[in-house]
Amino acid sequence: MWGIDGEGRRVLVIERSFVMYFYLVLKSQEDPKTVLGRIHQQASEMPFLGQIELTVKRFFGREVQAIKVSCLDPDFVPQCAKALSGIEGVEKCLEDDFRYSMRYLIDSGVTPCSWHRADVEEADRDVKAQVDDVYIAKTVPARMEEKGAPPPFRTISFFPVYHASRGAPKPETDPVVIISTITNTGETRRFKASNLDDRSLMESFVEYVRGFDPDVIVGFETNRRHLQFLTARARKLGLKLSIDRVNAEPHQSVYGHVSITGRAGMDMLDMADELQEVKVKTIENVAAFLGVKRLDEQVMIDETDFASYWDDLEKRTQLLRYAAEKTECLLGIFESMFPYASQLSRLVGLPLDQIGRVAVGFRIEWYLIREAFRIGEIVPERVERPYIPYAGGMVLAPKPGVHENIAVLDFKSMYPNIMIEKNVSPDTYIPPSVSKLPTEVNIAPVVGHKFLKEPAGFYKRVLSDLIAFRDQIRARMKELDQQSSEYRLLDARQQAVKVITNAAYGYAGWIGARWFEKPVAEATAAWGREMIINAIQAAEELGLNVVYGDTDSIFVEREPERIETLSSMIKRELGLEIRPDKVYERILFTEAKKRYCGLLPNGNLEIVGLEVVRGDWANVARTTQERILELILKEQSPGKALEFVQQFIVQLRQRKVPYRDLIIWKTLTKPVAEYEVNAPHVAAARKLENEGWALTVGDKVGYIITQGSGKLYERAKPYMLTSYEEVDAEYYVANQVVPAALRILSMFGVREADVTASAPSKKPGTLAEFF
DNA sequence: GCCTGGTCTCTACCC
DNA sequence: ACGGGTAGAGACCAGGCG
Repeated sequence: MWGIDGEGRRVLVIERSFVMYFYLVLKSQEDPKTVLGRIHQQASEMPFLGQIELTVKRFFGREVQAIKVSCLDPDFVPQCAKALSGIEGVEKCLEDDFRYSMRYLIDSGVTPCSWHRADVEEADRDVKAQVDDVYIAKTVPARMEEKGAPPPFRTISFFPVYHASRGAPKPETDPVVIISTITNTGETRRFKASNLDDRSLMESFVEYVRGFDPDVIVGFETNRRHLQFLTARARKLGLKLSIDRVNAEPHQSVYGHVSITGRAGMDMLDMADELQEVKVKTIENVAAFLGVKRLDEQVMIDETDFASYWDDLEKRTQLLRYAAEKTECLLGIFESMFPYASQLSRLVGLPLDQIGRVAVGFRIEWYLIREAFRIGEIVPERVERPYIPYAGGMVLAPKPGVHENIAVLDFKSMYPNIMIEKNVSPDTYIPPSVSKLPTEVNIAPVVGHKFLKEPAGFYKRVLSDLIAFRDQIRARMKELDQQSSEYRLLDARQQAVKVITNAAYGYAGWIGARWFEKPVAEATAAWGREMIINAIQAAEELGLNVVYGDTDSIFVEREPERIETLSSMIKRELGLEIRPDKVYERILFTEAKKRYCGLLPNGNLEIVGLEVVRGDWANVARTTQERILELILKEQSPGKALEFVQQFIVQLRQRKVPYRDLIIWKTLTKPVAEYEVNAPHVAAARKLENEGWALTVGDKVGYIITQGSGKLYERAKPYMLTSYEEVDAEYYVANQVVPAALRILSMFGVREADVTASAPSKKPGTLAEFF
């Protein structure tokens, strides 16, 4: 275990006593002692086996007889498990697929990003590691709950620039010409190649990192790209990228993250996955969103131009400055996201350098695995299942038009609370074949699934604990100064708890989940639909007009007294809390579900689902629609909105809008070769591949529609391979700006011809006039 | 061969 | 590689028509 002690010394603590194990669950009708005898017999011929003992555990809530088999060499667990699982009387083999390090963390209770106390002794001198002290643990490290603040880390962020004359840089042929770094102690460095010779750059970069001895190495796209590239490039030069604490190289590890032994490699691109609002994940966009730094468009350089900037000595300075800006942004992004990342790591129990990379489903699963261990439940195996869809939440058709003074009532944590209230869990599920008294079970509406009322199921226990934990954190926060570091830490902690709580329902319906039981998710959703239907009915009986609703919310006229009555009725009769979440002074619905725009009391617009918030529309369409919504909802003037669009279209046709506002971004959701139809972004991706760029799933393709004939996809070109002269302005008028504008303006009787005409015949007036 | 309407593919959103 | 519900654009294709 790599850590920092109370005096700020970097330490390596070695645990030598922990022994790996797995379980053999016995068939219920077998005599456990007989099976144990058979296992002993078989085991005597096998190496590496340690203790073999009979034990009582729980599996899906039922008591089971199990044999715990210890295995002295962790690498032989799969082999031992396979050999013993075929023995007569053994039902199945479980928990044989854990990594040694995770098994240790779970069993010991050692948690990443937390303080622990351990009794230690000095280790032998033969351990080569770049730390102040190496110890052997004499006791299992015990978590210290009371000590919260993290130790002062040394952090470095870096950004590399490669030189490729064509397409994606390749370590075999293309040098790294710049590595820019900055540390949290304020040191900046720019390692430069000598023209195209990067040997001394590589050497001095490695030397510098080792000298600074960071605890955290921050980068962007490091897991998927830069660490592999730099490692391979160093090798090509006959060097070693030994930036870790054991004089080895960064290496590929679990969940596709790259491990730097003894340090935490943090890829801020992985962390940025959490930021749904950032549509195109670049360092600049993430930094701007987090309020870290706003880079001027003028200083930004596309990667396609890196080589030419390097080759031109005058432009090289700009490139160097730009690389330095990137590392500054990165350090700021890290500082902004670290509290959340570390609290998530601590809550889930996965190491800090893995937490950003690991999929949401697995985060929850590791949390559940820790909880299962705590209560003596054996963890189910991963099984492949067919995908069978089921019905989810209910969405109401909105009442189109503009409404004034609308309150949004939300069910508080609807799905988690249903799962608690109805004890919905894989271990409380009663299949149709099993008969129970109606008083013993909760029966889900419509779908009819049954769940035992008692005892409390696994999900109920876990979710109740999480909700109680969050309430407790928030109670402590109330006593603190909002600027204090403790407050910020607790805020990040409650955020992590919330995320895990809210994702439990999705996890329960995921066929890849170890604790999957389709009726669990299906019943939860069915109860959810019942709740909202009842809420709507109750609201209407109270004379509250319901204008919209989605899954766990209803939008009603704001009448505080009746809302108060409604909320206490729902609390009493449904057992769930519904509360006024927010108020819109004015809100606009079209006929579409999941798309609306509301004006908040603070004067801000909240835009939901519309083109403005979608990443796959050109900025010209998004910003135009946003302005229209402002003019309509704030100034209540569809007339001004129409005038604005007309003028904007004139500008667009005269090519007076920035080129970047014409780029359409779309994500590749599969390998380019696997697409069945010729979508524009796929055609643009093919062009990039022809230019030597390697594209993978998840990459964003930015394209421009150019003039010419034929299908649209034949006119889509990557934006960096296109010039403004080629742009088909009419496409952007007809297929971007006009549809986005009319989505709103058609509600006020505006038609396409009104928008595109430069001299309009008639204008709509005010909202009041219109209605 | 051209036009039309319906269906399918694809993406990104909401909660 | 967490769930289902939904909107919307554009490709694709069969069928009608001249």
